Amino acid sequence: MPPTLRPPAARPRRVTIRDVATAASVSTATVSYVLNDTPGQTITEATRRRVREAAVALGYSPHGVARALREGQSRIVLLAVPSMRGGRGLESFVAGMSAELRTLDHSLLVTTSEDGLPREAIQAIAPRATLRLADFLAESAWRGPVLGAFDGRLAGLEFHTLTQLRHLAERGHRDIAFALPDHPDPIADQRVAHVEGAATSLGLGPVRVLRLEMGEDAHARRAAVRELAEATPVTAVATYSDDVALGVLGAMAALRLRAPDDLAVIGFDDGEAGRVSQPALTTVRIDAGGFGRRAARVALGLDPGEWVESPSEVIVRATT
Amino acid sequence: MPPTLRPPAARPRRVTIRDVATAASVSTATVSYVLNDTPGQTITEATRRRVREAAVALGYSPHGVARALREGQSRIVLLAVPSMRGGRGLESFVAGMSAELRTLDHSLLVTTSEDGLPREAIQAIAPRATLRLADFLAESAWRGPVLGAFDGRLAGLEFHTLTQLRHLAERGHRDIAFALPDHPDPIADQRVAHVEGAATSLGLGPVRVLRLEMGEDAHARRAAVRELAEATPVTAVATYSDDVALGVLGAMAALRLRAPDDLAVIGFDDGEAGRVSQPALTTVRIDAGGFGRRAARVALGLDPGEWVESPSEVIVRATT
DNA sequence: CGCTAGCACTTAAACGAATAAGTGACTAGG
DNA sequence: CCTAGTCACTTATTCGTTTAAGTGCTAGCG
Repeated sequence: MPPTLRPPAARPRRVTIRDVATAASVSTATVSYVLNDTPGQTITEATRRRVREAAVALGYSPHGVARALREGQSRIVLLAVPSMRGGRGLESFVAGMSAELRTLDHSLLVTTSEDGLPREAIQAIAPRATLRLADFLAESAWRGPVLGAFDGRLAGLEFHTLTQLRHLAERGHRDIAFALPDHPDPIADQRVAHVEGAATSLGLGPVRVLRLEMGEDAHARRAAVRELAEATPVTAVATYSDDVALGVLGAMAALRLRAPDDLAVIGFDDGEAGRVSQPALTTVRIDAGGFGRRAARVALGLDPGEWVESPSEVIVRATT
Repeated sequence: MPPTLRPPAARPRRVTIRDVATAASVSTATVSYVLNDTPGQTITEATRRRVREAAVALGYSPHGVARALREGQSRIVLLAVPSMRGGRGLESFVAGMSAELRTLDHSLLVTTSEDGLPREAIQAIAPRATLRLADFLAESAWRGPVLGAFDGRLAGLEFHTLTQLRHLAERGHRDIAFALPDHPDPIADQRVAHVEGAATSLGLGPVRVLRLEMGEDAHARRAAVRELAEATPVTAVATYSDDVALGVLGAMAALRLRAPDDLAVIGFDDGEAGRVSQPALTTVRIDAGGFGRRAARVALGLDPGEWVESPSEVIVRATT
């Protein structure tokens, strides 16, 4: 049987603006004006009430598709993420963005797209705006006044990275490494740049960048970590993610090195694994909810609103 | 400044079916018939070519919103997931579903919704179908012939759970525990039921269910794991996720218990953390791509197609 | 008393596609 | 020679909203 689509099911009649108009004995235009609170329209309170009551009585809700056709775009913003494997940071970002959009009568939909814009989805729903996460992480929309270095203005990931390194600096570490996965990553270069910037502004020495093997080859990991711990002055390693941190810690355990004495380790984005493993991982918890809200407003072309305070904090556990 | 939406930007004129019709000197109906290969229409090959050439020359692509209004639903299927924190399983599921839908001229969009259907998104885009992940995991759509127990037909999670426990059974374990997070979870009960079913069909003893504290309280975890290892005949523990497995392993390390000798541990869904931590975690890798494809076809009301073979396998590492 | 202005609405035209129901021209059958 | 049928298209309607442009009525002003 060839995979042909069967014809769409017979349409269950839906409640339209016309039904509301009839019920309230007005025209559809009046209904639209009332329900949308269109400014500059003179409609008596009595009529307004009639319309509103008819609408709820019939259970009317506007047909987003028809509206989108008329308005040229749907009340949706599309977020393109590289993959569905998110952490706490992405989760809170999406939650915040979604909540803020709901407030503004829009909704958030997520799509995966490796690179480029999700053209098919855009064709399909004509979103009000499309945001690529990787782009946005470096976007000036994140900027706002912030305590610390960098002339007071920081992008999101920059800020979290500063949080991460500041903790290390406060513990007295001067020579640090930054470990990131060896597999390709859209924002790896950005992250490295942020780490180097943060290190400079905190007065640390040059950062050793370590691309850690994240496959089954534990030997390679061990060799890399041994080299780091024994042949360099590095005393602490900040990581791209909790997973990478766990890799460093795993190699250290095999080498009988202890955190934080032999090497301090701090993760990023507070996953479950780091919390429950042994030794418990120090990490930075990112509350991207505020950023998500900002992202929502920026996507709709609104004023981003107030800057959110302390969007990231260090969760101190056993490895620093 | 009150947060009012600014008026939609002046619409950049888009290429419509009318433009194509004009360019090809035919009516819009003809264009539609040609581009959609509508059956039962007699249109000469010459005309068809003219239309198609005009369409590509103008860069025409149909306006999904207009089409959705006319057809009553958009060519989109909506997947509602409880959170953006997915693992390999979700990632491959989404990838497979998305790919299959693309084949069928639809696209996949993801939304988060704690419980219930994502009503706002549905209103907004009138999706062809909406799938709640949690529902779908238990759905009969997953069913197909499969080697092993359960009269040859298994749902997806059932299948993966069987893979997980079979490995333990093959290693000679009879008394096992199943550890799951203590925080609420939409599919926890299902998982437990599947584990019990699998244990029965494999001839194992009754399964001890352990809800593991997944917060900062390492003592509680340790106490629970000590009890399990010392006061029960349990020799192996299967877990809800790699994260839970790492928690068990962490507690074991603190108690100086060794895997697999004191207690064997097998995770679920092969995350990065389990692969790189020490000892390296045995786990089950789920390739949900095939399930995603099936889901796509089921969502569109098509025949699910052939059953996919071996959608999950055990990655044997150091803990079993 | 004629005219304008405001009020409280209504009419009608989009938005872009899909498709049922035509419409001439030509062919074939009786 | 008349009619029915096919061919190759076209015309016109529909989906459900939003919104510019009316419309009839009353009040107020000069």
